[in-house]
Amino acid sequence: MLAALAQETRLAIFRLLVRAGKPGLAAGTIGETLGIPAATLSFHLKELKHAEAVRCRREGRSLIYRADFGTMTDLLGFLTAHCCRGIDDEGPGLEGCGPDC
Amino acid sequence: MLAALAQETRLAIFRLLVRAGKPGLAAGTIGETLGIPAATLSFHLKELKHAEAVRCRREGRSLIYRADFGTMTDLLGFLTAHCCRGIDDEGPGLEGCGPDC
DNA sequence: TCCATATTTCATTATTATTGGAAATATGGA
DNA sequence: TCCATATTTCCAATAATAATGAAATATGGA
Repeated sequence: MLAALAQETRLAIFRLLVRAGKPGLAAGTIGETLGIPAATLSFHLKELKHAEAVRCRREGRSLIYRADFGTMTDLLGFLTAHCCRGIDDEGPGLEGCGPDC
Repeated sequence: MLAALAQETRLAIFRLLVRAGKPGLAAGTIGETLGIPAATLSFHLKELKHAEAVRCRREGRSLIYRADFGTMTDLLGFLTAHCCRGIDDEGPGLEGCGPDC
């Protein structure tokens, strides 16, 4: 899911779907709103589906996408548990470090 | 930062540094522990530094890297604020969806 | 059935990311 | 100064990702 969201276009799609909430949005609407060609949009939606960041359902001729908050919750849990132990953020300064440090 | 962590090797480096905590680890130790060639490791550490996911300080001949929890905290805040509105996770089922939905 | 709409899949190209050996740089000590 | 260690930078090769027109597929309605 990190990889899915680490891409501008996909993050924009996902955020749009978050704002759209529970009812979601048709693929076509997403494409119009964000100005993404159909084929490109389909590619990114597939990536997001594969990452389980979004779900979709069919409604007539449209496919309605919506954000999957369960997966986002899992991601937040993972980041909190494995990447964010509450260690004191302060520590030795950057003395002696080169310009890149 | 999403892009920085959305890469297996970099995520492994970051998690190792999280486990190492405040004192951090020398680049060489990271490379030995994870079995990453020096040049490859340096490339990934540079990416992590650029994303402000890690900081480093020099100690003698070694460069000691440690996780930057402030940036991780910011990321969690962003994800929570913009990607995780607490919308009811339930909703219309997947009826009528193809195998990919 | 035939057509229009909605979306996906395919194929191709362009762009960006990753890898790691070899050479260069920085540090500390004899 | 000279050497060993630690790490980075350079570079070339390879791999992965992204973009999109055109063709294919699915749906609903006349």
